[in-house]
Amino acid sequence: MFLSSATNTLDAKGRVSVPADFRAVVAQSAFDGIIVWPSFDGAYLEGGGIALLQDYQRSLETLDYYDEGRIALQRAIFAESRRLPFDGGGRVSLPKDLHEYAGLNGKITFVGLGRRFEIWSPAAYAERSENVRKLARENRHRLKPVPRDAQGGTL
Amino acid sequence: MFLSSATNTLDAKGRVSVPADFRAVVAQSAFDGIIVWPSFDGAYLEGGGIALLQDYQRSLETLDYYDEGRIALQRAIFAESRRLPFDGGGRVSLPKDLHEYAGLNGKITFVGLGRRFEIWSPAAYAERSENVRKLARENRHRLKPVPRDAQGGTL
DNA sequence: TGGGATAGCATGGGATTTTATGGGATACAA
DNA sequence: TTGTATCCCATAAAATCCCATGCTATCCCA
Repeated sequence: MFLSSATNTLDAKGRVSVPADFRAVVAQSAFDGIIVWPSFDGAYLEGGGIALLQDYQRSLETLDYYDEGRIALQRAIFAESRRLPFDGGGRVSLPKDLHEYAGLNGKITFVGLGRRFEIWSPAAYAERSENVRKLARENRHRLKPVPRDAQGGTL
Repeated sequence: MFLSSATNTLDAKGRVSVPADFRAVVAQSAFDGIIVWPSFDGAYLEGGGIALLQDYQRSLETLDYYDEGRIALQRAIFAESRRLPFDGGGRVSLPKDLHEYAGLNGKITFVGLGRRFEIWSPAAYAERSENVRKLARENRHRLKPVPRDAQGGTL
């Protein structure tokens, strides 16, 4: 489970350390690294382990082959995603077009959100999450107990 | 189940013993430690075992992906939480920003609340709990019998 | 029931390991 | 060759491990 946030530095070679906790999440999975793609919801990146993409795949396979949504999501996620392997020090090289998409320079923030994570420029994330606690307080009643055997959605 | 309260000392390295009773609650779960995050309801911390976060995740997955409340709660809980593993003596290191958020120094109070717990500065907790009994008395009718086979709540 | 033995707990501090990060060397591609 | 990507090693700071200690609670047996 991806938890907590951390801000690391993007070096001159375009490398950045993935937080050790995040690395632990994807350890012993089929691919020793992370998968990252540009969010279709804003100027930031989304990512996860290979298992997340496999879950997405399973979810999309419940839709018709030519379902418009299926195709759109496949294009936005599968086609745009990059496989970023860890180097010996637990870093990944973030391709230049992804830097640019998310407006990253110097520092980048990893944000753990459970089954996936996001990558933000620290300033943009600070702005976006300015009122989180207030909003969370207002929405706390939405966090309802769920029966143990109910299946949660994948996406 | 997290029960009772205990006050332990925060040492120079930022470590604090988690009450043995609390450790027993999370023993034999996937992660040997606790998860802690700043409460969105006041200057204290909330925490629980990994199972609690998994319950929260299941609950959030019943909401729409772009639901404002879902996003706020995800950011306020998942992105803000820290995974704190036990050391050999059953202690955790509490990150500095969490100390500061909860105004902790020297002594800290663990408060068991069933499925989760809270972490308070002893003084703040004493103040907060001044009229717990009164509030509880006013809410006594909320404590209703539940059939044995009904699924337990998340909170 | 008393009281000594034992085990578990909270705590301190030194030693060791991990982490994040920089930079050179090496392989690969255009 | 020249640029690009990957691998490897070095390092300082931080986190973690490990052992020791006093205290408390529990156990056990006379």
